[in-house]
Amino acid sequence: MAARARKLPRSFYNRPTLEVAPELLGKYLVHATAHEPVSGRIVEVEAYVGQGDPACHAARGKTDRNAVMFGPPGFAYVYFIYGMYHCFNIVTEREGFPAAVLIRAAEPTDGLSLMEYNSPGKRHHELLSGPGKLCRSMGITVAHSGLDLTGGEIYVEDRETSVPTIVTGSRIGIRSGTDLLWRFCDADSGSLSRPVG
DNA sequence: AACACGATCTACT
DNA sequence: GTAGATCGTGTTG
Repeated sequence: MAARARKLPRSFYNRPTLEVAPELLGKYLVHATAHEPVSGRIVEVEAYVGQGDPACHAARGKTDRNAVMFGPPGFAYVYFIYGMYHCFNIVTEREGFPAAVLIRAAEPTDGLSLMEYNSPGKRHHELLSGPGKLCRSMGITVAHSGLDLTGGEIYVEDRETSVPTIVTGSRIGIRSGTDLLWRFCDADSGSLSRPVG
């Protein structure tokens, strides 16, 4: 990785989720796997903010599944969905306030061969263009839930590239809270999970 | 113990 | 555009 790359510290995540989410666009999600590092430039995220947000997994209180969202910021919240997919989130805000940013899409940067192995037949721009595909290609599972993202296995890097043009929209795949424009996308990316509506 | 459903994706019409 | 895959979790009985 480049010398100017900087791993995001816990203080980055210990802020309001609606500030953290758009700032994650253009940063690089890295998974240092046992084989080779895989990474992608984040181009689409969604914010899930506390018990007042009806679409947040923590809206109805703490359970075994969502407990990590109630913990300190800068940890991974990964859940299993639809019987076959995983979704990767980063916990934000102070301990006790349940919030997270769902990483929905990224552009592949490092470890292309491993990601192609994990997702056979996918075009490059489709390897990470959705939360389920992103986890599958990058090798992220519920085994990583609770992982400290200031450590060396999974983390986010600022490589000081140009700041993306950001567009917002309604969050995908939810039934309530659709009035909130808490989906943030890089307007110029060809790797979004869906066009911005 | 049984059930309904989900922050998705693919294949097929 | 829409149906089907597939199973852990939370809720209900």
